[in-house]
Amino acid sequence: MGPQPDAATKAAVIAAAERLFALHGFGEVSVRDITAEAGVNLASINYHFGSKDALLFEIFRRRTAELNRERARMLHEAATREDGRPSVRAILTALIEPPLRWSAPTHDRRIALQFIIRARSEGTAAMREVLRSDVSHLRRFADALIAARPDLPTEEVYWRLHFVLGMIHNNRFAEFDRLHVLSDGQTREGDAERLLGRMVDFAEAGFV
Amino acid sequence: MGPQPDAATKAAVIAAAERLFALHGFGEVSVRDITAEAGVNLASINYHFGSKDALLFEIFRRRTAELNRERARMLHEAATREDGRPSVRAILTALIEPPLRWSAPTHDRRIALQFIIRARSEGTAAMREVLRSDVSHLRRFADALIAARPDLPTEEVYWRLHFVLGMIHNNRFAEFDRLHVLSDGQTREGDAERLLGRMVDFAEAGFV
DNA sequence: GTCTATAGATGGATAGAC
DNA sequence: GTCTATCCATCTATAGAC
Repeated sequence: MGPQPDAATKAAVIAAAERLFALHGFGEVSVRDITAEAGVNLASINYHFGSKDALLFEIFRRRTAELNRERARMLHEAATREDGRPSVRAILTALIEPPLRWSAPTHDRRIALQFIIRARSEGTAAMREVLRSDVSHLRRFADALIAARPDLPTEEVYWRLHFVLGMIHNNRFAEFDRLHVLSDGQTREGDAERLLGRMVDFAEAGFV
Repeated sequence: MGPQPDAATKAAVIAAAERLFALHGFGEVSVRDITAEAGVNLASINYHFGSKDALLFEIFRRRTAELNRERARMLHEAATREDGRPSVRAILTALIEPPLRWSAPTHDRRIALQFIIRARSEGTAAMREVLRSDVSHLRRFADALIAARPDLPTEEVYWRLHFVLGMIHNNRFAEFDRLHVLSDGQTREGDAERLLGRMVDFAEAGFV
């Protein structure tokens, strides 16, 4: 195979890296693993992205932007639909539905979501700093919840939002697996639609 | 300093390792970092524990056993107190209170809990296998919840337990930090007592 | 833009003296 | 049981030919 066009190699690297990182963790996957999986040259990651960490960050940046966009759009639609004052349920749905749709077995972003979840605990210093300091995206959800429940102390709303985020971040393959063992096969990760309903119900109940 | 007794060196290594792993992640901390922090010889980890992974697993084993014991004791006490049929609130409290007490700023197991949380996402293959297959500890809690809510489909109970566990596992330093930024300083991690009440309230509401 | 070869650094583990 | 010295594997990153 001769020289590939820029875009094809970059895309192959990104796809392979996202998959390997999501499945095995950031620290366990080497540049060699990625380039081998992608079928490209070992040096291409440094050529196209600068470094392994920069590649990781690029994937992180793309996927979080994508997810945040979907969430923001749903929140905006809810606000439009409900006269600028969306209900708690609508707000929580906008927060929970996008990642849960990505999680569905047939969805092409199933792996991407696992990557994002991993980034929260295993991310590079750059990722951690973005996660810590850039809360502009969550700000809209917090404000919407505060507006929906003006009777609650705002501090209380923040903590409950924290709990809901915890529910979302716990949707890792390993945790689904564990639950599957515990329930002796009764819980099936596959039924994303019903899981979405369950999560929103549970989260909404906590806000009453 | 001459040869130390066995126990002192092992204890120093365990304390240093737990702290560094909890704060910086398993993959970011080397055997050299640990022995330097503990003030012991580089070779002592391999001598006393066999390998870095074996040391990690030993800490993991000790701390999870300790946490599980506290939880089991609280569940048992609740069962005794409530005629063998503890309420949902008592069960959830037994699950949530121990890790939350450990999290208190003054508690000496504050760091240990962060280690345990990290083990869930960054653990070695041995840890992952234990987490996946050894669900005997959770079994008691699942059974108690099913007995407390016989009207609910058991599948539903398992999912709600999964949600509660997600709330618990999200109590990382980094997440507290992020929430603190988002709430502009309104949420203070320090108030473990009130946080416990908030979490139990939220979780219990999801079971109604 | 791709490739090979290799520099340069780090880390886990161990041999062998004490 | 502790220590030093070192082996050896692995990894990221880069130089330089094509």
